[in-house]
Amino acid sequence: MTDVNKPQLVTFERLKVSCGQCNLNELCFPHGMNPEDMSQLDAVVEQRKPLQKNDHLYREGDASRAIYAVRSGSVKTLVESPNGDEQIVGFHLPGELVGVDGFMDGSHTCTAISLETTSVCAIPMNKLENLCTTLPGLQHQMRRIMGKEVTEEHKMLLMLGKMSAEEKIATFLLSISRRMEERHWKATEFVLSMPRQDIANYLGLAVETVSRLFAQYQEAGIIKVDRRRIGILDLHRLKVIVGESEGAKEKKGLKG
Amino acid sequence: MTDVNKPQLVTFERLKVSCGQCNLNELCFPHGMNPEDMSQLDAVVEQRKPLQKNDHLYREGDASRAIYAVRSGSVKTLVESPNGDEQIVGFHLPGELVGVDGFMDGSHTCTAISLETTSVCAIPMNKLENLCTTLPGLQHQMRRIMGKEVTEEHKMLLMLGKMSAEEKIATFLLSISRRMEERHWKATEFVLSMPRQDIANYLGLAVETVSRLFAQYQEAGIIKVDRRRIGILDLHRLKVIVGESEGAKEKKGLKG
DNA sequence: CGTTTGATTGACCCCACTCAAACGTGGTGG
DNA sequence: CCACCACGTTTGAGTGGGGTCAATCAAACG
Repeated sequence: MTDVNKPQLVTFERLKVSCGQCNLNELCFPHGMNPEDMSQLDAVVEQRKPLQKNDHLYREGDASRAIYAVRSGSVKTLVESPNGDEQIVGFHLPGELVGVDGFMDGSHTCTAISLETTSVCAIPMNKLENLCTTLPGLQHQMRRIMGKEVTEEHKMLLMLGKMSAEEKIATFLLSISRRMEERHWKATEFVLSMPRQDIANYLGLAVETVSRLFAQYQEAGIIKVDRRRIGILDLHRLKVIVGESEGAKEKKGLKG
Repeated sequence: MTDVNKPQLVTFERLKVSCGQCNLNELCFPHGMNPEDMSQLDAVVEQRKPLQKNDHLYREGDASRAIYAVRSGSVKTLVESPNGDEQIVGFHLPGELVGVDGFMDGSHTCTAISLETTSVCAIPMNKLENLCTTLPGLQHQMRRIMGKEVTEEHKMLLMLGKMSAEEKIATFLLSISRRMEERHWKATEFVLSMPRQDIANYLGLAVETVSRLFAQYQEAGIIKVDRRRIGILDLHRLKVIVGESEGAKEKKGLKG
């Protein structure tokens, strides 16, 4: 997830890669669109100069000028509370979209920050709107994407509202693992691009709790942890913990 | 919120009310649309026979045939976890939309249940899609609505992830109060349509905690509680608790 | 190398959950 | 009309999961 970024040393005048050739297109925006429509989409997609670690893609309150597809690297999105602290609402891997917040009134309602060197494609809002009126396929695609966003946030509400710390960590690891697999990367061995602090924030836990649970899971032989490098040794046990795997309906801790 | 429902004793053959005449239209779907577009929307909106308390509007997994606007009454939406328990993800008042989950793959990803006798307008998905291709205004409206959905869920993530029980309850009361005001109902005196159990579930708390905090806030003279009837006596104090009101940036409990 | 930042580990404690019991309130039927 | 039951709500007592505080450790960096 992190060392996948080849250093971007080329000049950015014409590094344009068409969506049709992009190896992420099966995950990304144009997924399922026909070739003619896709070429029209190509025409409006803008390549951006890469973001450095901790750069802001946009801030809460910024005018919503485009939606973005992560090409390489990763991005976190977060919202701020009136009294100052912040909640990370998502981590975004290559092929995933950022910026659908801001559809409401034209300004972003959350902040997007790169976790590492990251490059994105930008689809300008005005051009996207025009294109949607002429391409019903794209319009449908938009709905699909936003529906997915809503559905995923529902899952996250469930996690924050109802899960124990153990379940949260297991859910998080499974989520990353699945998304690694979608990208045809190793599902059981990956490098987290975010610090423990961000994982904790995202899951509604204290850093220390994340650290302790990683240690416990390692102790139990479920995962192997080396700093940010994670190896999943027993996917099944993780699934049992979150309740996905039948065979142990009763709630069980680590010493199962 | 509950006793606003006049008993629906008419027959439902032709109780059709056009969106233009609906007193909720400033809150609902057609908000901001021009009259011609609205009449076209009118043509596809279906009135439904009212739901009784605890009726399902739709269930997780159901084909997504329409999106719904609450006309009177109220609806809760919830998602289920693999291990059985459920998380309420939203309460929906008159003028609010339900059913945008299910845009992803055509089937609903959460369940919608009426909290009381409730009537809804249904906009069939297929007709909505057609209409969107011909009315750019409607299309824009759709985006606005989904953007709002995303933004509101972000706020809820913040609540579940970062707030104390006190803050959650205060946030909940303020949210209801604001929405009452939007509807030109009394913002400081209302009847909750949901049981304590549902409030607790929604906020990620135990019923007992909700009960105790209501009692504490009453004790402190912030609210008046009579079963489900709530009176807000000190809106300002509530805002201070959630950190909205400047003047007391330092965190403070009830005995401020 | 010293410094800084992130991660880990231990000790302690508190907020909110659990368990349990009592209390209306509304509905039902005798 | 009252007795009864069922359900939602309240209240109290006790506990534990996860937070806080603080110290240590490891890697990265200038």
